Amino acid sequence: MKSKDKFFTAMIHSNDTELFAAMCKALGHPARVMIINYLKKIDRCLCGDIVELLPLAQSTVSQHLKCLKDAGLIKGEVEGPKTCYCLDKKMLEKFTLMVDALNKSSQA
Amino acid sequence: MKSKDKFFTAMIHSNDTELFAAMCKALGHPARVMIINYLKKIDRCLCGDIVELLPLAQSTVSQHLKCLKDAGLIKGEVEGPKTCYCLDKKMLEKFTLMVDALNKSSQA
DNA sequence: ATCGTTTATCGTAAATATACGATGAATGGT
DNA sequence: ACCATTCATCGTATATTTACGATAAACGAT
Repeated sequence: MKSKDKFFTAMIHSNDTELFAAMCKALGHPARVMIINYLKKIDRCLCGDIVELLPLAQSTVSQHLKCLKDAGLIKGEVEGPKTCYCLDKKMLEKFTLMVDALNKSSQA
Repeated sequence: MKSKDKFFTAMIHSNDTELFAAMCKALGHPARVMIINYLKKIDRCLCGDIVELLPLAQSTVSQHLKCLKDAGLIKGEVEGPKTCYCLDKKMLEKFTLMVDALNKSSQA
């Protein structure tokens, strides 16, 4: 019987699996990790602040910010021509819980 | 002064940042998340077991396993023609600690 | 109304990731 | 020695990511 396990074949596209993978993927680039760490430190900032910080063009930074926003890890609030970014702490907490679960459930 | 912040320009390639990003990147695909979850459940398994589980070709699964192994998240032990995979729990714990740090240090 | 500032988006080139089938390497069993 | 099994790797096609410069859009200030 080579019919694959239906449970896992379905699970691979389950919401949790996809969500978790998407968040990990968003954090899977050094520049985006830096952005998260920076936001953790200063709470909120503009795109331009990050452009000053990282050796990347403005358009590239904007792209990375979009990536993090799409994954739900940060929020962006438009303020006139500027956009103020901050961490989405609920999402980060959810991510943390998911990662913790990875470790713990061996000894359930 | 548009000289970028030297600290951050260096940090983006720091060991921790790169390591963390690499681990996240490895977890940034649903199939690989499934593999980790599966290994968490059954402790150790062969490549073929995962091929049965996921709707992917053997070569693709092997590639995903290599990806996880390169990131240090799993270990592979060759046993004759077979390879027995298991989680690298120390690495997973390190990863968990890094993620936890992401959340906590706001209220230091 | 025009200008400067800030950011997102477009177009695009180069690199990387993802998937597959085919093949090769390792070994256990006959 | 030979065959079957298991897995990694190669070759390859396609898709995605990453980076940039150029441009457009949104506003605040003059």
